[in-house]
Amino acid sequence: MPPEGKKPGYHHGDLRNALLAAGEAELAQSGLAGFSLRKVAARAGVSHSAPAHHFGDLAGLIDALAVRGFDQLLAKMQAREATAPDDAGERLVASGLGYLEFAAAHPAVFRLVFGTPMRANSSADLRAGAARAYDHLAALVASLPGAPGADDPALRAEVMGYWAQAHGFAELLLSGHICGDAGARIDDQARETLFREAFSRRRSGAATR
Amino acid sequence: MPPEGKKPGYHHGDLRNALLAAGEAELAQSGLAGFSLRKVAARAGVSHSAPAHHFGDLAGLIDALAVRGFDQLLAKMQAREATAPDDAGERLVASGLGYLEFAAAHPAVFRLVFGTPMRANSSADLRAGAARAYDHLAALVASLPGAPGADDPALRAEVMGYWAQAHGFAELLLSGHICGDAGARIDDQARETLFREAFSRRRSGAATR
DNA sequence: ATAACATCTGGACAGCGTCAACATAAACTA
DNA sequence: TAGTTTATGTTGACGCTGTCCAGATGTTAT
Repeated sequence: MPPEGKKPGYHHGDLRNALLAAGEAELAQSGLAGFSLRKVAARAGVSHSAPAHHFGDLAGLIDALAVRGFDQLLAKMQAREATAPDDAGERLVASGLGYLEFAAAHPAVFRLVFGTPMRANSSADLRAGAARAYDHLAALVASLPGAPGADDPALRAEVMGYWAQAHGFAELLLSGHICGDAGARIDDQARETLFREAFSRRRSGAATR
Repeated sequence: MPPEGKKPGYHHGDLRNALLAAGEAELAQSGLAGFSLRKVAARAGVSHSAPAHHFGDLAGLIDALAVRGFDQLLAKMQAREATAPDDAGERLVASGLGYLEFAAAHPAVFRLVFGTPMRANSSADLRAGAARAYDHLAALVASLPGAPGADDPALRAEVMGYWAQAHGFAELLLSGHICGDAGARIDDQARETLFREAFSRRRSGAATR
């Protein structure tokens, strides 16, 4: 059995990771529209059906890219949180801004991550990635003053509300439905102001509950 | 020149509308994944390249379906509003529930509508459809007590906040990320409760501002 | 009647995902 | 060490896809 994709020594050495990197490069350059297994293989310098041995089929590659995308999304949220002042509310807002930042920086990956519905047939890896992201957000929300406790079922509703708020902004941004007065693309500053207001709106609603 | 797709009299009579109907049927039955121009043509009983004369290419058909999708979405919102009590806040919540209802009932159409980014190269019809939906929501939000006036630039931020909240729920629902405790698909009742709470949360936040 | 036009068909082409047969390199076994 | 099994990658084929092009057919205008 191979050392599970670490050091070289095989035909290619680490084709699995090379294909994932090629896939991300392809997504970044050409978007999700013309995404093709053959192009990814060509970019990695292997034959058109080499990926099959590592991912089974196209859905398998997409699934693996979605797993990585979830982790990258979570990382961006955490990176942005690290720059926030030491306040639960500020950290939550920063996390949401990281969410938007990732969606704007990697639109194709973002759409790919949420394009494949999480169903029972989704890979365990993908479900684990989604769970990691959810758990992180849930911990953030639970740390808000006056928030439901970690084992309170009301926490789930609370978390989904914040998630939906951030996710909706991200999707509408990518769909081009959030724009300035003249219909031009919104800039980063305006995007942040808009989002910050919406999030604190929710927060003050929770406080007066 | 033909009477622009009304009464029969041509080879097929009203192929454009027939193709749109076939497209929607195809989306409803097989989803967005294997959607194909040739299948739509076959379903309408014409040759594989007949659609080109009405929509140019695949993107043209998708664009036209998105225009109809926007109108259907708006219609669902309005239908749901009509069942609400005569109160601005209740109408807004009902509108959002209509939004979710449409997404759940026609997931493929919903994803198609928001999958094609609104850009400068989008058809005028599509932008007009989006504007109709936005204007309707904006009127609803403006009618809330204490809301910014119709010409106040702050109204735009307010509207986008509500839209993002509803849209995020819809997308997360379709992505399978909103589920019950056991991970099972959430039922209609629970979905409504969740959404109603999130929306009124935003409302009370606005009131205490 | 004749011309111009809109509409639809059928064939061709390259690119796609997937499959099966084969080749090669590594790892295991005896 | 020698032989076998497994993992990895290549090649060629298949049917399906979107798009283009040449032609056929029906409608409208002159």
